[in-house]
Amino acid sequence: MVESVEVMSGSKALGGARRRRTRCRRCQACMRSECGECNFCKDMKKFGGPGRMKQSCLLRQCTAPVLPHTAVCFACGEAGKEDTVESEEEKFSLSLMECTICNEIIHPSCLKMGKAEGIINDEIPNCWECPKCHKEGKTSKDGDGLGKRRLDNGEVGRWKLTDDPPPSKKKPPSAEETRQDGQKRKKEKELSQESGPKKKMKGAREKHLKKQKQKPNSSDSAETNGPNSSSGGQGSGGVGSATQAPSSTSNQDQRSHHREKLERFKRMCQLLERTRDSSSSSSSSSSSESDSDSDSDSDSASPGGASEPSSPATAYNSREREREKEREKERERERNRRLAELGFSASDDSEGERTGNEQEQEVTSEETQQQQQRSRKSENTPRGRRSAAVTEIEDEDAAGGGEKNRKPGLLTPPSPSALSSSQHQPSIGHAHSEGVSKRSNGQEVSRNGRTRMEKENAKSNSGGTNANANHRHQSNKTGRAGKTRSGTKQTPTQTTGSGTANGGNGGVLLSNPASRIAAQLTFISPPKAVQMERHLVRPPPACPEPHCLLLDSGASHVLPRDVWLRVFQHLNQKQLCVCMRVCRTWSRW
DNA sequence: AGAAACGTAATA
DNA sequence: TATTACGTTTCT
Ligand SMILES: [Zn+2]
Ligand SMILES: [Zn+2]
Ligand SMILES: [Zn+2]
Ligand SMILES: [Zn+2]
Repeated sequence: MVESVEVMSGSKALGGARRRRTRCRRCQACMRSECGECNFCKDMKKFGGPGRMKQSCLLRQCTAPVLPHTAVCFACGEAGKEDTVESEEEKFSLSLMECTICNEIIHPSCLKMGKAEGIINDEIPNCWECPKCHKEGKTSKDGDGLGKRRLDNGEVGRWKLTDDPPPSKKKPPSAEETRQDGQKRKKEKELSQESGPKKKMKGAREKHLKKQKQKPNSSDSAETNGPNSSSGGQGSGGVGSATQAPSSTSNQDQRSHHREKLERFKRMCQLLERTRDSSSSSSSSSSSESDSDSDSDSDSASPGGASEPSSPATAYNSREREREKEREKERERERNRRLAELGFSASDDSEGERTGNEQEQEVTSEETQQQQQRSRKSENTPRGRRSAAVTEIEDEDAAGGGEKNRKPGLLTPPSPSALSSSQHQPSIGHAHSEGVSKRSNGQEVSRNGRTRMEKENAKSNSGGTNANANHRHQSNKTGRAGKTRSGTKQTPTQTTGSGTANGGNGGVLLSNPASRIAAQLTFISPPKAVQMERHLVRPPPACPEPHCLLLDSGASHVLPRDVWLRVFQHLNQKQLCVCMRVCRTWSRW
């Protein structure tokens, strides 16, 4: 049952429809043509492949997937009406928002509870964690406990781009020839045996029964709702049903799925960033894989808070928004470029598309770099969410302030994500040094997902296309610019230690990177796509860069910032990337 | 875990 | 109806 999560809920609730997101058609990725070289392209019939994968070109992964036009509000049954109003707040209230946890699509204005409690994912249009879910405490993570993972790092090993050769190559589907008799999964069956209808059954429901996970959840209930009344209902029906059950059971599942989705996105971003870098040094020893981490969790949440009334307090800031958009665009461009570099040919050959815009940008000034870093960071990281409430009007407090503060903090993910890969592992324990807060909040943010790309990219790199990909790339961009990559995520917290920990060695810096981070990001805005308009944006906390490196012990490292900076100047990009992961301070510097 | 394959939603 | 491709399922 569960599985069908979408289905289920859909069916029950909405009419059955699954709401799969579709490409925005406006982002750069959507506008470009197929590369013809990635695995998916090769699989396409148009490129002579078998067509079994049915996936879009890696270079065409939409950066801002939108809800289908047919999507309607779970409560009132109507479509998004953001176009009918001018202010941001109204737009938000009238737009359809899809919850990544329960998957409901609803107008914030149709919720009875305050919309302020929703956490908007600004990476994906019309995507948030609805107030209901939040109230229930499900934060994204799931609580399920069950299962799946936490966001952690995703990929564990792999990616060593430079150093290692890929394990096995991928197999390029070359289609016909490739397959000889050997493979036919389904097809064979059908053909041989049954014959019947191949696809489409609408009922999709048959399938399922899969696993049942269930969580004991508690709640969920209630949701639905509504305000609606009036009209509508429509379709969705049943919604009314009121009852919703979807909740319980399916929610979790849904949640998980969604989570994965988002996660994938995140990973993709990471890959992009890292692609190339890393490695560097060392490798070597160590290894222990590990990972692990953390989690934290707990979240806690918010119990109660809020309540009903809504107040949108959302503060939107248009100026910021605009800026974000710009950044976003840039980001996108970079992304594409990077992808291309990864191996996909885009840059090199074929295709002629991308005109100049996309490729040029290199910035080198320090400042710029920093900024970019930030942005990038956000990309990889789970960034995306912000609480709608930012400001929250509701003051309640009650529970305390803690809560309030918390929300905004949501962003912080515990995730370890990132780095991970093989080489880095810190040995550090963490302590906090900077400001820190690690909080565990459990939220992971993992949601964003775009997924496939990442993976695929990887693949490609490793194998296929790539043979050269790894190395080749022109030195220029990559190499220097530094900008390019680096990414990585941020460093949130504390972990300063690295240097320290080991004692000093000069080499240290490079060699041991740190581990992850966990923590807090400041959020930055992400940029995303063209279409997202609503969201509130909140200003990043700005804190000044520290002038010295705080050690875990609380003392400052003997080397002051400027000295470190000089050291950094002698490092190459990869090395710098590694350093950036060591601790937040280094990253900022 | 990752990759491949599939069912079928969304669109054209 | 045809095509693209999302999200899940199944296989490795
Ligand atoms: Zn392609
Ligand atoms: Zn797009
Ligand atoms: Zn509505
Ligand atoms: Zn929800």
